[in-house]
Order: sequence, then C-alpha cells, then structure tokens
Amino acid sequence: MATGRTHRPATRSRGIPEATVARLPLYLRALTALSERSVPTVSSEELATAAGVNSAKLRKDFSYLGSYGTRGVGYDVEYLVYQISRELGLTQDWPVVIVGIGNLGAALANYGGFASRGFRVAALIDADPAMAGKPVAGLPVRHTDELESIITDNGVSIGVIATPAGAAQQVCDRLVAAGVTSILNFAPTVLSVPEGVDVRKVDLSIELQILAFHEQRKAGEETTSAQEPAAAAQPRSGAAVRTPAGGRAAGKGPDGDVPAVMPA
Amino acid sequence: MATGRTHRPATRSRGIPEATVARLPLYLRALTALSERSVPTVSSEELATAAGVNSAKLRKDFSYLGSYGTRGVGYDVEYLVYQISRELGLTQDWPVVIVGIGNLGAALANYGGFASRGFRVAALIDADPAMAGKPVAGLPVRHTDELESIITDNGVSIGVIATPAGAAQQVCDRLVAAGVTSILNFAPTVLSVPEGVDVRKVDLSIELQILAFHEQRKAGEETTSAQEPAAAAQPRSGAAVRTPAGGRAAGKGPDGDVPAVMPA
DNA sequence: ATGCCTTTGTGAACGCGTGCACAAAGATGG
DNA sequence: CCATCTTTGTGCACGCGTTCACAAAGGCAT
Repeated sequence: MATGRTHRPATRSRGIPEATVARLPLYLRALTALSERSVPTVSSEELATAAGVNSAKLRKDFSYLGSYGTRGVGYDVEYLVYQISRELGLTQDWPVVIVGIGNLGAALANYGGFASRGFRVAALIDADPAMAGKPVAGLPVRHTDELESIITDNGVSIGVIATPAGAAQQVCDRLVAAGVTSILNFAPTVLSVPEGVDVRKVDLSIELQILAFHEQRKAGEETTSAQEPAAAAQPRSGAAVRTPAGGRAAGKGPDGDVPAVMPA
Repeated sequence: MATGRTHRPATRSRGIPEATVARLPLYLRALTALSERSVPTVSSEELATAAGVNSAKLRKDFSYLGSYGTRGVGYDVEYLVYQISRELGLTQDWPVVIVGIGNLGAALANYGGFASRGFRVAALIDADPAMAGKPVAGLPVRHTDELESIITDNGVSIGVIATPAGAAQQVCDRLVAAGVTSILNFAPTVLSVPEGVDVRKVDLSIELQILAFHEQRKAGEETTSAQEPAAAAQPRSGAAVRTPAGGRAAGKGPDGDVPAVMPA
C-alpha cells in the first residue's frame, strides 16, 4: 500500500498488477533457493508451494511477464530468476541511504537482504553529531548536514527513513528535495510527499496489533461456539499470509460484550 | 452485509473486513495524537487526512464497529480510542517473546511502539549461549532451551521471530508446540504452521524490491516508450543464466549479475 | 508418427474493497 | 418549534484480484 502514487498503472502493455509486483520478490526468493540447489526446472505447483501461494495465481502472475514456461515441463529456474530480477529492476545497482541510525537503522544497515539484491547502502545518516564518523556495518555514519550532497553525489533515488516519528517528515522533505523519489518509511507517521514520489510504510507495531485482533477473536471463539466451519482439509498450508480464504469468515462475535458506556 | 449468516442481531455480527482491521491501528495512532492534544471531537474528514486515507473509507470502516459518531459533529476522540482499542484487543496485556536477538531483535526489543500499545516483552530469546544473561533493552537474554517454559509460564500467545532464515521454521515449530498461536515473522522464509495459527510476515528486502520496480518504471517513463528489450531476446535455456560477475559497468542498463546468496 | 500424459496459459465467474453520492440524523440559530 | 446547516452512515456501482476449470501445447513412449 504505497501512498503517494496516484496515477494509472500506465504502461499499457507492461501493465503488471500491483498485487503481482508484490509477489515477485517472493517467487524470486524461492527460485533463488532452487537455483542454489541446482534444480533445473520447477512446476507452478511446486514453486507455488515453496512461495506459499496458489498455483493458479502464480501462473497468472507469470503470464503478465510473458510466456516463460514450457507446457508439460514447467519453468526454467535460472531463466525465471533472470526475468523476474530484470522486471523488478534488480539487475541494476540501487544506491540507498538510511537516515536515522538508531537500533533499527543499524539493523537495516546490517541486513544482508539488501546487498544481495542489488541494493547498495551508499551512506548512513544521523542527526546526532556524536554518531558522526562512528562505523556501523562497516560504514562511517555521516551527519545530516551532508544529506543533500550525499544524495546528489551518489545519484541516490531510494531513501530509508528510520528516524523517530517527529523527525520523519522533515527528513522526508529534504530527501525529496534532494532528488529521492522512493521512500521506505519505518517511522510511525503518515508522510506527505509530492506527486511522483512513492512511499512504502513498514510499521512494526501495526503488525502486532493486527495479530492481537485475531488472537482476541480466537480466544473469544473458544468460549462461545466451538462450532468451527473447519474448512476443507488443508493439512499444512504453508502461507497464511493475508486472508487465507478459509480462515475466518463466518465469525460470530467473541462474546456478547456490548458495553454502551462512554469512558469519556 | 457482514459475512456469514445474516441474522439480524441487535449486536453487530463481527464481520470486520481484513482491510479494515489493518487500518484500525492507523486510526488509533491518529486519534491518540489528537487525544494528547486534548482535542474533544474530530470529523471523518479531519481524521481521514491525519491517517492518510479517504474519508468515505474511514466512515465505512467505523460503521463496521458500530455507530459511534454524531451527525453534524463528528466522533468523540476519547470514546473512539477506547472502542478501537477494545476491538483490536489492546485493552488487555499481550505478553510477547522475541526470538533471535541480533541487530533486528534488539531493535524490536527497544521499539517503543510495543509497550505503549498493550504489548509487553516477556522475554528475549537467543540461541547463542554467549548472549545469555546479557541485558538488552533492560531484559536479560534467555537461552533457547528455556523457550518452552518461558511461553507456558507467561502465557505467551504471540511470538516474534527475528532469527536468520535457516532457524526460523524450527523456532516457529517450537513456539507453536509450546502454545503460541500468532507469529510475526521477520525472517525471509515461508513458515508453515498448522491450522489456527496466524502468521504475518514483514520482509524488509521485499519492500525495497517493490520500490525498485516502481523506480525503474519511473526512470523508463522519462525516456518515453519502453526501450525494454522485447521478451524475445533471451534464448530459452542456454543463455540468461547468471553472468558470474559480469559488467554492470555503467550502472544503468538491464544487465549485471543475479544475486546468488540468500540473505542471512 | 501417433497417442497419451503432464503442465501451462487464460477466459470467465466470483468476491472483496473502494469511492461516490445522498438521505437521514442531529446540532444550531432564530 | 421550525428552518438550516453539518456530518454521519450506507446503498450502489465499479474495478481489481483471486480462483476455477479447461483447452492448447509440448514432451515422451511406443
């Protein structure tokens, strides 16, 4: 759910649905694992299981990229890795800056998943002068004053914000002004950006809150109706990401707590 | 309109759409900020702006919770904070364990967004004996051996996995076996869990990859029309394959290597 | 070659989420 | 008490995403 972008999927022939784009990295990871095990080809069924999705969905996703499979056989692993990488733009080098080198920023700087996917941490930036020069993940922390020059000098177009909420918008503005057009925001704030700038938000506490909701619902169901629709036998469905279809649905309230009292 | 059997119970059937649940924390955050500023009431339009969503969507979301607004006035901030908190299950205490105290685990342990929302870090767990006892975020790190007892003793039902990918499934199995029914997974792996266990995944590199996709497309749009190599270019099986450490020279351009290693 | 078997690619149906637009509900002022 | 104004709550339509189901395509054995 990127905020920020408001216009058409544009590219008519190349109109890959957003939902599909979001799954491509998933496929890529599964394919990379297969590649390392020197598996030459893989069927949509196998790959779908490995990625935790439905096989029909996977085939349709791939169909947006082109016809890269062979009927009766499956997909060539290496070829598909290349195609998806290219589609995602991972065949080129993406310099990124991380702003806000606290616990989270340091964790991000050390995160192996970046470098291995074409992302190169161009610089770590922090507002604290005491941090300046201190090495984190092998890079010296730079002061915020240098933000603009770092971005222009390195041609950075992707910025990661890991600052406290209060500083996020200001940092965002400076990043955008300096030329950044994609932002990954870890600060718990709604960033406002001009047209043409993409923002993706990752909010750790929101994820937990969503889990708490479902957890509460599960706890409530035990006490009321043990009657569970018990969707078709699905022995060990891998994923469970996002609405697993057979999951909740016919819920029924936990228990009848209907307090009409206003605490205010 | 809700899902499931349409009785017409005076109490609303709890068929809250998943998309709505995912936005409730967003509203809650905006409302909390208003509450701290002692704002008594807020209109759907104002709150929607603060939360970064459409006002109609916000009203519809709230309608699933009940009619908590006053026409012509808006919503009572305090009351709404309470209602959403209750709906999300944040009015109770949720003990959580964090497994894998690396950079990310430590960042999570220090993350303020947890404690302030009803989540209490019951324990930090790591497999490294050298970490045991070492204080992180004010808590002593416990060894993995204690995992089961910690969970049962504290009644933990939510677990956070911040281990390397290789250990994630094993940790997950142990968490589930010990009674955890909700898992927030930061490891880049598809976890397989039995029916009834919720898994939410946060993948830092996937978010960046999605940004890269849009970034690449933006860059391509500038030059107007796709200079994209029409799909036919690549020979089926032979070529494509990873160019070991190929050029990438000029930075831009659809060639270069393919990431060979999974992120740790 | 021919026929069988496997697996892809996709047309079509369905369901969910989103946003518009408006009537109903309540506040407010005269 | 009535008129007017504001804002909610929601019916409806539309578009996207998901899933099913199957014909077409290719491999393989005979």
